[in-house]
Amino acid sequence: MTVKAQFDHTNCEGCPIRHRAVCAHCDTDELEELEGIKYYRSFEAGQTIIWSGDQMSFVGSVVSGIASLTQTMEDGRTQMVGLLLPSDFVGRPGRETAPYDVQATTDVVMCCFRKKPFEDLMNSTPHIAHRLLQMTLDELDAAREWMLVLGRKTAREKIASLLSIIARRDASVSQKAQSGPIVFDLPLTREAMADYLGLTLETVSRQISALKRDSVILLEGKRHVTIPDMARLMDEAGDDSDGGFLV
Amino acid sequence: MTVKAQFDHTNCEGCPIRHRAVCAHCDTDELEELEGIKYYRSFEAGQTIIWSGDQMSFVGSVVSGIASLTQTMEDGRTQMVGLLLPSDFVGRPGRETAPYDVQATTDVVMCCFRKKPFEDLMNSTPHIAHRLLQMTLDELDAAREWMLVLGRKTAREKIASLLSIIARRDASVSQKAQSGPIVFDLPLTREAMADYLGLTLETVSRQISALKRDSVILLEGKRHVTIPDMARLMDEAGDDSDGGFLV
DNA sequence: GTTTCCACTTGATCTCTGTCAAAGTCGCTA
DNA sequence: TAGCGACTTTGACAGAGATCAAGTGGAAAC
Repeated sequence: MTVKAQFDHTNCEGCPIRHRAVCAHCDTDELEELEGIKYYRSFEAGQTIIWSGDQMSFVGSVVSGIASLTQTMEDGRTQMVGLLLPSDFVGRPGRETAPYDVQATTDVVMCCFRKKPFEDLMNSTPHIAHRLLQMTLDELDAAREWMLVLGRKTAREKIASLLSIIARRDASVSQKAQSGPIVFDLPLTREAMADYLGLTLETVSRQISALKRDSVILLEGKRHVTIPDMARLMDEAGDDSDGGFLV
Repeated sequence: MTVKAQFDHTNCEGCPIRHRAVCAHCDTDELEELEGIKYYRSFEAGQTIIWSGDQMSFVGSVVSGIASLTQTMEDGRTQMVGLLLPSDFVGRPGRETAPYDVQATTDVVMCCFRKKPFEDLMNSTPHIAHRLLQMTLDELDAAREWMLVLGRKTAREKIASLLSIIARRDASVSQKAQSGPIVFDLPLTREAMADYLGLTLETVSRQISALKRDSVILLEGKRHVTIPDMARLMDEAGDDSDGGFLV
């Protein structure tokens, strides 16, 4: 099996289940079918992976790095509408054109599938369709959770919400216990955070400074964050439940 | 066929394709299987159809009226995260509990399916799963479109965006031509509009008055709206594309 | 007919966040 | 080591929208 040789299983350490379901080298059942329709692509930070309105020629998963979905108005106001972390899926089976820009926020490696063969595979393999439905429902929940953040939360609550999402996501990927301080590096610039939160970068900076002053977070440099008390942060975020929303 | 007799096709005039795909009396292929798992329920305006966190015992479509998906914070701030118009689907196959409240905004009639049998049907009928995936992708697009509204638009643009969505939705349901003035009744109170837009009801009222003063809309009474020039309204909404987003 | 109630409007004021501007930090290159 | 440039912080001020508070209008109830 050339595919197996080319994309060895070791490429995919820690590959989570969301990825596994649609990724050739993690789902050995599908290796035969996927031969030749799968390939890797790399993108540099800042590069646009897909332009809004473009024909989409592939679907795929983020293997490493962070990509974002953004919408831009004529006058330049932009809103990030989704954050794609490793294992997240990109693409709309059944759709011709992309509804928003996909941008590489950091350097990104994607595991791509040519769209048409992937769709054929999906049509003939019910469990892929089901998996995709579950993933889409997860994304829909995350989008709606985020609507509450955008529509009703204060700047401070917005920042706390974003930090707790990143922290939780980070913690779950690295399988750490949830107790004790959480440490991570912010993968986003202040501007990217602002675009995600519907704020300006100045407000983001001010609120991060305020959270630091109030010891809700500790900062080393500009990006290295320690959260001494996750419950405190969640409280600042105004989350009623401890509920796991997923981005 | 008792189902056919009970829920005659005439119940479903104008039943759009999104409903048809999952509704017994519109999709004759499935009549046999759906016998006994389908039923109608009525809700009064203001009633909560499903509480966030509840076990979901059914899925279904809105037949008439308007329902909304809302999230509420501990202190009472609420954000509407989805508007369900006739033909829209409610429910998450594969999920146990509801992620947000579903409320009847007006009197609502729903066409419900018991959840477990519906899931079985979905698992054995690929085209239902595919249809559901398409519908979920549509909702996801709409949610993300709305994130731009919530995060980056001014109060005036928000109102214009909401009016143009309702107008377009109304126009497409009633199959009217898109040219010429569009007339409809607002199905939402000012407060519901505020909850959808992330504003206060006072701001909603002020902006509606302003749009009226500027002749972007005409108002008869408090709810009856005429839009003399749809392009003008879309311009006020700040929409770059004339793109059809779907709620 | 008039009372009551509810949805809505309008006004005055306040405050949070945006805007504009300047200065600080850090890493990289020459 | 200095200097450049990208990113970030901080300050002063302004403005959009929130808050608080009356007041209006129309339909249902008495």
